[in-house]
Amino acid sequence: MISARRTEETRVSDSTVRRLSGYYRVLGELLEQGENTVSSYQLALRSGSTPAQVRKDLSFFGQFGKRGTGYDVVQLLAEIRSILGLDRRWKVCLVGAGNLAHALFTHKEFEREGFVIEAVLDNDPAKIGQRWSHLAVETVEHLARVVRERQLVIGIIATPAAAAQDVADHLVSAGIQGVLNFAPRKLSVPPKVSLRNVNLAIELEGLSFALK
Amino acid sequence: MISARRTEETRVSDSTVRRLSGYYRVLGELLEQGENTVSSYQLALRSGSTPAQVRKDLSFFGQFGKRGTGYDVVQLLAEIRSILGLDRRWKVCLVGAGNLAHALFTHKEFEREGFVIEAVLDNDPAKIGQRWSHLAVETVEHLARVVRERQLVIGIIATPAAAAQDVADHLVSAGIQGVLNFAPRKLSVPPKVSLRNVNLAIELEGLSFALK
DNA sequence: TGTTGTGAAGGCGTTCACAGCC
DNA sequence: GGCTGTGAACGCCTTCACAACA
Repeated sequence: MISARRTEETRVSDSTVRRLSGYYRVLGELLEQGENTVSSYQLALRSGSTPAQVRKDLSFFGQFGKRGTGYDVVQLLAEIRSILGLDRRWKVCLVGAGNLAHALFTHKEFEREGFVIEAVLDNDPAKIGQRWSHLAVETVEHLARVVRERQLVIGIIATPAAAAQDVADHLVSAGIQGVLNFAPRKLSVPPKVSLRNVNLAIELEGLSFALK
Repeated sequence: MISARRTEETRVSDSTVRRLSGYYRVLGELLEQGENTVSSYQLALRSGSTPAQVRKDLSFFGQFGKRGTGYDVVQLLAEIRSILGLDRRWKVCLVGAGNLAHALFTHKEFEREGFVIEAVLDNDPAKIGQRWSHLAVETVEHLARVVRERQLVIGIIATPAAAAQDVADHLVSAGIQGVLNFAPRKLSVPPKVSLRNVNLAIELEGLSFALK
């Protein structure tokens, strides 16, 4: 396998990374279907992109295809897995133990991709101590210690909006490297910490706007 | 209140609509805090945008500010509510009755903004008949009829990936106008149907990429 | 022939900068 | 003086188009 490494200092856009996730998913399906090779055209068709876009996206990371043939499914899958960092384990801290957190916790896909939730915390006494599978819900007062001691690198914030920035501050000071925020509030984190936001209301509002 | 209506045929970008949602949230907070006016600078600071961007975004829909003063909080809130279509009720159909669907169902924010879930459907006999608040989970076999009879306009797909396209097809043929898809699969819908995707795995993969 | 890889062109969203107005 | 509204400049992402090559 050719090492998937950027040779240039070109900044890869967020859109490109998101599309890589899409290609990754399609390649998994193609593998299950027993396909050996795939063209940029097919990959585009099944992932909702365009052939040129597929080739351009991949070109940021190397030359993975064969002219006249296309891409080897197994090889490209491995390349993208490596590019996206899915070939390792990511220790995750889940803050908030509400319905959304529980849905995320029970979601099998994450664990399959290497995202392993190793702590669940909340500030509700009624929830603290609850067993969630092999974990017990802990008090959010222990957040910083838990993150440090278990060396958790990604924090998922699934708390009410009012608590989100405070939680983020504690995560950051404890050394968290990435934050996935579900609270509908703009968070401030230092530039070295990666931040992604998922705001369900924004998506519904986007639909509402389009339907008007 | 000046009517919020686009005078030009300029296509408003998706980014602009998403930012409007952010401004909307900040304005709500400002209102609670008793602020009467707000400048593009403050709005940008609190929503994670830039002053020029705020003004440009708003300019697509009208002229809502006063030079030298800024924007009236109450008025701008009403304008954006109208622009985003949050001044009406949207009847929503929730397909899939798993943990994620339940989290969405119990989320109070949606109802507050006018998104009212009026049907929950699943194909699991063990779930059909379950009471979810004032609703009962119905069989997905009745999907088309339910959408038509209750005149539901937005469908939320919270099913496994394998079922998603089939559900989307039924929703579309029953006359649904917008789809919010949580299944990790690219959906095909006719151009007249609005489609938004929320893919939690993509967000985690984006973090993973950034942390590598 | 078929398909990739990629420089160049194109298009679109963001930022600038300033005229206009309160 | 302060802040908005907006045409113009800018920069980035996407698309094109074709040379390279299996």
